[in-house]
Amino acid sequence: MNAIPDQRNGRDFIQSIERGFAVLLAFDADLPTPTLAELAKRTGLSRPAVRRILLTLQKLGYVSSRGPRWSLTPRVLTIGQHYAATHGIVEVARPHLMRVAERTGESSSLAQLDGTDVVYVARVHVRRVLSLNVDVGTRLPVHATSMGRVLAAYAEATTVDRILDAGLPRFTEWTVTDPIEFRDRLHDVRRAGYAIVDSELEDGFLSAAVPVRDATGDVVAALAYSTARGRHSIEDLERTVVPVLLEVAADIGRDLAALPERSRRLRVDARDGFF
Amino acid sequence: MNAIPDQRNGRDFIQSIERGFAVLLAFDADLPTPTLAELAKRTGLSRPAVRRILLTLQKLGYVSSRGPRWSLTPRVLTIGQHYAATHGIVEVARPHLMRVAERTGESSSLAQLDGTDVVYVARVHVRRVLSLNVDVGTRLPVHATSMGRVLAAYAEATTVDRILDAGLPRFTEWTVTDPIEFRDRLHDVRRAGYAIVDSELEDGFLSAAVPVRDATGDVVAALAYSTARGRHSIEDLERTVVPVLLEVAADIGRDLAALPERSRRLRVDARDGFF
DNA sequence: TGCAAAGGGTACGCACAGCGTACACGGAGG
DNA sequence: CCTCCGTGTACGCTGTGCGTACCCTTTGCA
Repeated sequence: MNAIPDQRNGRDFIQSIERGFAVLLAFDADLPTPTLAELAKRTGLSRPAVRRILLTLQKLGYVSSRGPRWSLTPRVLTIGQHYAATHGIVEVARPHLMRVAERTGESSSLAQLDGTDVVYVARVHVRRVLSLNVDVGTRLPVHATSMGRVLAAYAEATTVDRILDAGLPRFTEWTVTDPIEFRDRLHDVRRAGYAIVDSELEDGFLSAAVPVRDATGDVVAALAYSTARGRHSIEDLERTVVPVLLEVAADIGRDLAALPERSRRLRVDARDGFF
Repeated sequence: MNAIPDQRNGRDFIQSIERGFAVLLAFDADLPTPTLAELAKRTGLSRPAVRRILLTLQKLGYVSSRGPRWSLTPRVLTIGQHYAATHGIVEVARPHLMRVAERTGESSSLAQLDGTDVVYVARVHVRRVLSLNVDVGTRLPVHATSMGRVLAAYAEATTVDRILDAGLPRFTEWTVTDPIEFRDRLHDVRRAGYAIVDSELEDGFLSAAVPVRDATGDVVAALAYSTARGRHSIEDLERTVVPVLLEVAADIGRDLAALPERSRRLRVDARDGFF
């Protein structure tokens, strides 16, 4: 039995890597094109340290400087590509998401759990949903979204505990913020096999989600459909949308099972022997 | 036989950051869920070094382990969000891209130059374009794409030189691989104000692109429309699509100029980072 | 049954990578 | 004139991060 890799030895943690990401992620809507000094203040690092890190990131192609101001390059977008490339479900799901969008005329998305957040891993957007600017990589709270409810409903108990520990902030007057009620909702999801959440994240934002299962039956993602309350009612969703989602989720699961099992066998490197 | 001579001898370069990214990016289609030893071999680092890096990345939330195999977490997708958050054009362009998609029924995209590649920074996909799996973050070669031609046409001379130095690989029998001819094409683009590229990257892949200019007139991105040759002819594009693109590109430029430093307050504040 | 191969962890001591302090410079604004 | 903002860099020291070496477990095959 593998022990949990814990033991904050400090010896198995590379400070420079943490600092590198700290600087990279310090570029923010609040600080789109910061100066070196601003980054130092923001990250709490010394100016020479930030400078070394910036020059490193620049050499690696992730940031560039124009005058005294620094900015991210499009290369940071490339990092995410490695996720899609290593998680077959993203590519498998895309055509199915388009099918949902075509059949329903609204946006559909695929999301997974990361820590205590929901992260969109694939999305087909038909039109902008209210003020929410949702795209691949967007993090949303678990408790106020249909995808989050689905993912939490089938997650391990410790995961749900962690989510509750993180707190259930209120976004609208309908947000479920009570842990007991939240667990009740998860129970509802498990019984019904889908989740519908209405205006708990933003007023008028209405969405439905169902689990996507892999070959072993494990829930590996949530498939969702989102719209505005003015365009559809909850009853609409239950009657017409949820069946489509369930069908498509099953299709995705089937395609997922049919994946070539990562067939590409690794070539043995002749690096040690003669050739 | 130590293969890689360390060319980064500058005192202002942090080796650990480079190594961190090396390990993170070693996860790809050929190695979706590698073992520690596989990563060590792939990156050329020692096993203890890779282990330290993996444990660090795990603590930061970018990788996770199941048994002896490691994989990326959805959190790597979050990194790209910082690009959109710091580059107003991405958010500004999205509704316009949707307009193009709605008016034309095909996919439209926004891309920028990164080194010698074109990187998609925003995209609205209506349907899958041939075998190309294009999404935000995808890198494509400059010389064989309409967006690349547009961006190169208005780029600095040194940038074009760098692109030519990198070589013009052939993808189809129609790919422009001759530097002289490539420069001619750039000249054509500057004269016409748009680029149309037919089947130079993949047979049957047809696209048109126009420049997007900011308030000062600088070309900051390329706006493109892509389709299959079976569905549209080049004449179709010139007659009906290019005018739409030019109009929309102007709209984007106008919105961009009207972007008052920072006015967008429409982000759900999803907390990330644990400490 | 045993051995090799492939997976993994950990101890340990040394080198130098990376650290921050301190100082210098240039420009803008008072 | 000074101050505040921005930058770069010299430099000595700390201790981070390095790799070697060794050990364990599991698996597969002879």
